[in-house]
Amino acid sequence: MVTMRDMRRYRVENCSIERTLAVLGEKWTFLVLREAFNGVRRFADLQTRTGAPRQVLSARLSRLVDEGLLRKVPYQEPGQRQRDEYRLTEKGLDLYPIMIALMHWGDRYLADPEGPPVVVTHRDCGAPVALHLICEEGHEVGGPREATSHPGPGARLTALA
Amino acid sequence: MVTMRDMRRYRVENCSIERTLAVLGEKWTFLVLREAFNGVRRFADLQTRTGAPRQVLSARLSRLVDEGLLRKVPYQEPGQRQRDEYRLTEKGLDLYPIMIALMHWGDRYLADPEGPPVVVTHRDCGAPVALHLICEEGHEVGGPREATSHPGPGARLTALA
DNA sequence: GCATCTAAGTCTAGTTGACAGACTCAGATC
DNA sequence: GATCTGAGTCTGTCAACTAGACTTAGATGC
Repeated sequence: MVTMRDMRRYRVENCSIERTLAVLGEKWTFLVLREAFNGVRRFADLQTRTGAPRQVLSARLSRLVDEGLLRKVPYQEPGQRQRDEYRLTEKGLDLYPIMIALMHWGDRYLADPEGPPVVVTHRDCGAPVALHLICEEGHEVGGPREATSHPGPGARLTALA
Repeated sequence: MVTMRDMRRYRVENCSIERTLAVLGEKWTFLVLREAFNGVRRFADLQTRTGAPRQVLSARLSRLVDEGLLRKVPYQEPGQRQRDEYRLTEKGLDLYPIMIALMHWGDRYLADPEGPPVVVTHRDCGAPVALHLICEEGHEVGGPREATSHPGPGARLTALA
């Protein structure tokens, strides 16, 4: 059984993290997604709230639509022409754990002394939520020291000298 | 009680996600951290495995040390001079849920048909691990539709028109 | 038809960061 | 001093970001 420490002799050519980063791996995209999770859908609102330059925002929205994380939905204000707003797809919604993880790390290490600026709660009972790493046997896994990485079924490895 | 949908009238000025992204929000930093979690510590290995240009890598390592996510630890190979390697601090290790979340989203939506290239398991029992969003009452929270965001104790909000 | 409106882009020149490749540095060793 | 080796640093080119200005496309009214 090759463990990841042994895997220092190999490089994973099809790393999922790297593929995710190819879609997400820069600030403006994350901020757009943050606002999408906030229910913000329109260009001008996204632009105001993220602070992204309009060209950057346009490019990111286009990319996120192409990648299937956002979809365009036509809307029309009275007296105006039809326009599109942007909504999260299921694929986009599944980014939620990433957003929560980013927020909670920031809450812990970078927030002001008064505490977190935003609290996420369970809608049904009102209790604050947290991410837990749990194995299929139901054990709580406390962190990387209690976890082990192995090549998976799709592993494509390149040997290093 | 102001909910996040009401909070579309406000912008959070001290957003934790945004602060996290100021440290992390680009590809090379994430890839360096990925390798740090893999136990890779030395400049040349980090450079080979991430593919980062050396100048980029040097700048990222320096930044991550300044931000307290990595620390330098001196080492010396026989016949060579003393050098530094880079290890994760506790603050850096706490990024683990982010890395797992990125990996699992990529596994689901971007991996090859054969399946994930890397499987993370619980060290003690060998079962695969997954992130779960759980509230303090112990309920499983399935996703954003079952969660609500509120201003927290540190909230600094700016009204929008 | 023309003018006006408004939100969603697109354009442009300057700035900043990434990039490839070459080069330098700093101790240990002979 | 010469050689070695790993960890950077340097440089000119290219790509992306940025601020600000401008354009576009339908609806509406005259």
